[in-house]
Amino acid sequence: MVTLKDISEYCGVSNSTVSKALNGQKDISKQTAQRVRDAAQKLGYLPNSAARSLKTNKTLNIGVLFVDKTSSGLRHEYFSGMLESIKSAAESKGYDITFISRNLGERQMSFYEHAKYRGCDGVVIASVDFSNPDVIELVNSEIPTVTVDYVYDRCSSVLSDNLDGMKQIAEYVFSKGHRRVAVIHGENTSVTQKRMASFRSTCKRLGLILDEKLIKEARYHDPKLSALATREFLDLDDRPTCIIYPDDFSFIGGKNIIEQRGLKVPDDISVIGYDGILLSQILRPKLTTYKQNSVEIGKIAVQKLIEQIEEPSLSIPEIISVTGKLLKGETVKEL
Amino acid sequence: MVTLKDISEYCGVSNSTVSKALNGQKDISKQTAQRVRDAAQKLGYLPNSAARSLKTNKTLNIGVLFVDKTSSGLRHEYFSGMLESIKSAAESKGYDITFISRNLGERQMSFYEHAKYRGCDGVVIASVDFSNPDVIELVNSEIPTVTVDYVYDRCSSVLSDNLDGMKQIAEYVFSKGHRRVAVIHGENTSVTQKRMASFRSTCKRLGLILDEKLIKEARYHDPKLSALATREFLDLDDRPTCIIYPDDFSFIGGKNIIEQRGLKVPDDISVIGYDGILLSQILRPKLTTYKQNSVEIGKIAVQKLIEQIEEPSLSIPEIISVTGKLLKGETVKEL
DNA sequence: AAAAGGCTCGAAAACGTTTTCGAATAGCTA
DNA sequence: TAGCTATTCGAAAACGTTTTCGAGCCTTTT
Repeated sequence: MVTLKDISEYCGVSNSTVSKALNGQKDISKQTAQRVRDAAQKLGYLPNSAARSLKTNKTLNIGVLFVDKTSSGLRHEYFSGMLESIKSAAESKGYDITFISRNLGERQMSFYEHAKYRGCDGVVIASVDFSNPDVIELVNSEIPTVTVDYVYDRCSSVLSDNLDGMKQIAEYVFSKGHRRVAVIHGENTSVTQKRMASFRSTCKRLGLILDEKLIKEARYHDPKLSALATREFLDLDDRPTCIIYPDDFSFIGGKNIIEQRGLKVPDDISVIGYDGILLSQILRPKLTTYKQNSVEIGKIAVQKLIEQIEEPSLSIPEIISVTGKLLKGETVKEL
Repeated sequence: MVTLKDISEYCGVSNSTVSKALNGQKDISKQTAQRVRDAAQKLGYLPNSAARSLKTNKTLNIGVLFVDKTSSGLRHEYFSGMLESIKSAAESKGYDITFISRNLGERQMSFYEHAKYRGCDGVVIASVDFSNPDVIELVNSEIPTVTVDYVYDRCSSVLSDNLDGMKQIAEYVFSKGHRRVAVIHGENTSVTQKRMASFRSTCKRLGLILDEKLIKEARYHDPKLSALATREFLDLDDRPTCIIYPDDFSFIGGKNIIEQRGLKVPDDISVIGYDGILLSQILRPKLTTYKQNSVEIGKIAVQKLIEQIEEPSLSIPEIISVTGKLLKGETVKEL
C-alpha cells in the first residue's frame, strides 16, 4: 500500500506538505504541489479512508435505513427507484452509502449504534416502521437524519405528495362523470391517512356525498387482498363505476376478479392505480395512475441530508413535498 | 464520544487491558474482564470502526458492484431480491455492505480504486458489463471478489443454472406435445448463450429439429421488443404453438399482442416465462415460468466471498450453480 | 537598512484502536 | 527456600492521515 510517506520520500518533502498539496491547501507552491500530484499519480496513491476519517471525524458515508417489513421492501419499485436515486445523488456529492441494520454478526445493536459505529455522517430513513423505538432513537440522536414519507419534528422529511395525488385522482375521476367511486386503501399509516383525507375533502369540495360502503381497507402491494375487496364491490347491488386501488401492483389482483366476471376495463368498470410502476404503462389498456416521483424524492432527501451534514447551523427541519404526475391511461371511461 | 481511554480511566486499568477484555483475549482475568464489560455497557461505549480498521486493515465491509446499464437495474426483481439476500447474509456474518461505483464526487475513480479506498474486504459483482476493463481490473486485483452469472478464471462465481432452466422449460413444453416452439431470447450475453445452448441440445436430445425462424433476439426486461417479436411469430403462416419469453416482464409485451389479435392463452397459444417474479404468480392465467433462486444466489455469493476473505489460503476459485424451479402455471396447454 | 509582511514548508501531536513484549505477581515443585 | 511456570497486566509502538504552529526566507515598505 502506497502512503503519504512514500510520496514524501519520493519527492523529498515532508508528510504534511504532501497532504496539503493533495488536498489543495494553498500554502504550498504551485510547483511542489504539481510535483506531488505527479508522484501520487505515478505511484498509484490512494488515500486511506479509515485513517482520514479517524482524524477528521467524517466518513463521507451516509447510511440508508430500509427495512422490508412486508418482505416486499426493495421488490417494490417505489423503493428500488428511490434507492437508486439516493445512491446516485450521494455519489455525485462524494458520499458512499451503507445499509444500516440492527444486527452485525452476533452482536445485536440498535440502528443508532450501528450508524454510529460505522461513523455514518447522516442517515436517510425510509420504508420502516416509524413507530419503532429504535427508529425514534436514531432520529433523536446527534446523527443528522432525513425521513421519507413520515414527519418527525426533529428532522427534515421528504414526502411524496399524497394529498395532491389523491386529489388529482379524485378530480379526474369525477371530471369523467363518475359518481359512485370505490376506494381500496392500504393499511393504516400516515400515508394512507393523507390519501383518504384528501379524497374526502375533494369529495366535499365538489359537493359529492360519498358512500362509506365504497371504502375498504386492504394492504399495499397485496393483490390478494385487493382482489377480495374488488369482489365485494362487484357484488354490490349498485356497484361502483370506478375503483381506485392502493397501488398499481394491487390492481392486478382486482383485474383478475374483473376479468373472471367477464367484465371489461374500462367499458364495464373503470380503474385507477397509484405509483406509476413500469408495469402500469405496459399493460393494455394502459393503466391510469398517479406516478410518484420516487427518483426526485430520493434525490432531495440526499440533498437535504448533505446540507444538514455540511452546514448543521443554518439547517432547520424542513418538510418537502414532492408532487407526482397523473398518468392518464385508458382505464377510466368517460361516462 | 466514549473511547477505550474513558473506560480504562473508569476502571483503573490500562488501555490494552480494556481492548483485550472487550475482544475476549484470554490473558485477562475473568473478574477484570467482567468489570470492563460492565463499564463499557454503562458508559455506552462503541468501538470506532475507523480506528479499528486502520489498525487491523480489515473493515468488515463488503462492496457490492451493481450497475444498472439498462436503467432497470434494481427495478428488476431478480436483482433486488438478490441484493436483499446479499444484505442479510452479510449482516448475519457481521459485515456491512457498501455500493461501489465509479465516481466519488468530482473525483473519477475505477471500481478497484473505489473499493480499495473504502477498504472493502471483498466485493460481490453482479449485473454489470463484465467485459468492462474496470470490472476486469477489479477481478484481477488483490481484493477478493465473487461474480454472479459470469465466470472469470480468477475468482469464484455463482451462477443461476440457466442450463437447467432452459432444459426444464424445453422438456416441459415438449412433454405437453408442443413441436413448434418459438424462443425470444435476450441480448447476447453469457447467460443468453447458456440458455440457447441448453435449448438446442435439449431439442437434439429429444430428436426434434428446430426451425431457426422461430428464434428471435429481443432484450431482457423489454416488453416492447418482445411484443415486436411476438407479432412476427403470430404473422407466420405456420405460427408456433408456444412462445418462450426471455423473462416474465417481457411476456407482458407479448401478452398485449396476443390479446390484441383476439387470441387466448393458453387455448390459442401457449407461453412460458423466466424468472418467477411476483407478478407472474398473480397473473391469471398463472404464468408458467422458471423461478430463478436469486435469494439463494445472493446468499451463496456472500458465503463464498467471506470464506475467501477469512481463509484466503484454502480458498480456490469455485463455480457454483444454483438451480431454480419450474413453476407450472396455466399458460402451457396440453396438445 | 531595518522592520514588516507574505510564501513555503516541516515537526509534531493527535485521532482510537490493536498488538507485541516484557514485567510483576502468584502459585507450584523440589 | 530457591527456582520455575502460569497468569495477569501495562508501556509503547504502530496504523495513515490532518492540522496547528512556528521557522525560515524572500519581497516589500518605511
